Amino acid sequence: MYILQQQQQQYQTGSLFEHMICFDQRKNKNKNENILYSFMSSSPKTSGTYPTNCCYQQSPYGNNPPGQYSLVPLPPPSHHHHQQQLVNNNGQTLSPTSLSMVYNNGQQQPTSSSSPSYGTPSSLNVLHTLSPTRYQNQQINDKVNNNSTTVITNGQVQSMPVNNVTNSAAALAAATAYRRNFNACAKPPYSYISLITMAIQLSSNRMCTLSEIYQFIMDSFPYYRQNQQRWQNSIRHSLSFNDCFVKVPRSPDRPGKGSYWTLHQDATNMFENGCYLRRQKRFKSFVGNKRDMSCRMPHDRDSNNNTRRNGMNNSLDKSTASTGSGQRSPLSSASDKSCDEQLLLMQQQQQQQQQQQQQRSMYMQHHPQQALSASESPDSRNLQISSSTSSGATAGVKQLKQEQCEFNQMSFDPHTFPGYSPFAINTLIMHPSFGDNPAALNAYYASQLPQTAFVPSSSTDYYHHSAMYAPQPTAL
DNA sequence: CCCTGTTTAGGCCCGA
DNA sequence: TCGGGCCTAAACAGGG
Repeated sequence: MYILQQQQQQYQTGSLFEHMICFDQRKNKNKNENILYSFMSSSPKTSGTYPTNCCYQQSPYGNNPPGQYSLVPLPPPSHHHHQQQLVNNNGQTLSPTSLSMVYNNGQQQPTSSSSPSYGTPSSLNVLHTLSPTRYQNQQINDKVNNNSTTVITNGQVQSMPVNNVTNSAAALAAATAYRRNFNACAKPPYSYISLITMAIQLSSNRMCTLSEIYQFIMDSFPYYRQNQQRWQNSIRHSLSFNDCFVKVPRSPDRPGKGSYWTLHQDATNMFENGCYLRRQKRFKSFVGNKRDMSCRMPHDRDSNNNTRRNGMNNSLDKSTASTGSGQRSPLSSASDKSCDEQLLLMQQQQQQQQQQQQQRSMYMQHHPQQALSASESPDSRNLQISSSTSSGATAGVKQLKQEQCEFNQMSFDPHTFPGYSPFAINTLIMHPSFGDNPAALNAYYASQLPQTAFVPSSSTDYYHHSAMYAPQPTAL
């Protein structure tokens, strides 16, 4: 188990990066090895003191304030796969069983006062010289082999022996580079379907345009600021191909290019307990007990694929083959999805909006004292919102975010809102009653945020938000 | 022309 | 081995 030290840190105005740790025990299960993913999400906040047990990250844009904590995963000792060392800024071991938290040696990274952009952040320049996949694989290999750690120096992949890592400054710099590069470059363990679902579920109206989906993904995952042509093609393919995504035409009062995409009404709970790591099962659209052929090709693509693999050929294959590669099949298309279905979806969305509006009004009626209080920190506001919802209110995440925006006197735009990242949801889950009890947090997530939250999947604990874990005195 | 959307095709990985 | 899920590439069409 990873244990994070509680810190209280003064942050100046600027970008604060939440940190989230994610274990993917799926792909490396056979090796009995955790793969650590570490993500950051931009969450600009006003200045203030934030009591937190999070470990804040170096900004991927290089604009974080000096003196920031960094998170450095060090290779674990060979006798224990899941442990990492906590070291201070001199590379001294502080704990045998925790993530390494090191001060950034007081050195300020190359800074940029400008707001984040998606070009080529200076701190990531070095990464663009090699394949992210290759680098990630190398790091995974390092973890499996337990004998070295990979860093990138001057664009070159280098392995550092474990026994040198504890050797003060050089090791620290290397490990810091490792940490930073790993975070920035690691491919998130989510499928494209997961990413699209996140984007839709966290959007204002539960529907997104294609470009909004792109933007969400790039906002949330630095990895996807590279090779955009590749993954964006895959995103389009996923949208078109999967039944769970439904295209909604633009209304006349919202002209523009491209349709909106939303989730199929029966596909809002594809992921176990809201865990986006894997789907419970591939969603297929049915009407009653029968496959809804108006929504999808009469032949399932993957089964078609498998029949191809198996050397079989059926009439459906022939019918589609006759259209030629890339030709639109005359048998069906996504645009054939019934108008009734689309209308139903739009009606549901309108109802959702109305409900949210009602909830918002009720909230403000019952919490007039929270209308404005300049002395409160944004985080204390989060606490109050969490408290109100955990005590039985059924406010949605979007509503909470919107209220948070209103409280901070920020205009609420789901696509520019700093909490648009799914990880920012965790800022809402700070209620002290959860303490360090992930089960309680799970229960809260399950009851309140079934479709939008990241939920640790039972005992396997796929997700660990640092805020979930209080310091463990016995380990420090 | 670029973006959006559809479809085909092939490959990899994993679990049954 | 097989089926299923997913990723990637690419051809192609249509619209702004």
